[in-house]
Amino acid sequence: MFAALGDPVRLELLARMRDGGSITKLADGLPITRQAVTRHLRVLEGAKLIEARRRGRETQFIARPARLSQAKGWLDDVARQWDGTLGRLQKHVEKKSR
Amino acid sequence: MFAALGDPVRLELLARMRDGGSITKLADGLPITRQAVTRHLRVLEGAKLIEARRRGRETQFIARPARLSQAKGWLDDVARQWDGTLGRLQKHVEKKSR
DNA sequence: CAGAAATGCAATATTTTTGTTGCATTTCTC
DNA sequence: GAGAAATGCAACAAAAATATTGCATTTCTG
Repeated sequence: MFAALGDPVRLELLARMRDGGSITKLADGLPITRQAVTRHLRVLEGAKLIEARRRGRETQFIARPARLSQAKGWLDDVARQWDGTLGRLQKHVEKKSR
Repeated sequence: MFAALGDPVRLELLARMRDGGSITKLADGLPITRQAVTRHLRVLEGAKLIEARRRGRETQFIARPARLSQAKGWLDDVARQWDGTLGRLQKHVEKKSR
């Protein structure tokens, strides 16, 4: 999933995903071909970050916000792990006031 | 940065990073050579997710938690955009510098 | 129905990433 | 100072990710 997020074109696509959109529409303005965009979209779909729904001759893509939460969750896990680490390395553990 | 996170070996390294560690130590047990691990560490360093400090003959790597927060920030931005109305009120906000 | 639109499929060319091997360099330790 | 430890550097090989081109297929529209 992070691998899917790790490409500038795909990040741009996710940003444009706000309005949903067909392939042609999403690809508009990008410096790469429609087919290349299609591949990127399939990667995002594979990572379950977006979902495809064919409607007639066009394919509408919609965002899947839940996945972003999952990603954030993972980042939190690591951050928490690191918190303990840093405390230990600095030899003084600060108590978190939450 | 997401690209840096998008590799299983590097995720493993980040997890091991909790105790900090030298290259040899971090590489121990992994199915790849020490040099390969070094490259991964350099990638993580390039993404500012970790920091290297040479101490004598060994290099200690330490985590940089602040970067994770930044990543979460980006995910939040997109999530907010996806949230519809709010995002629609905003104009095109292209995030490039992160 | 004919032509345009929106895609999909597939082979191929490029570019990036990963990982290896071999050897040099710096720093400890005895 | 000699040998071991921990790395760094560089040239290559292999694998994976990207992007293109050309053509086929399905679906609208007038």
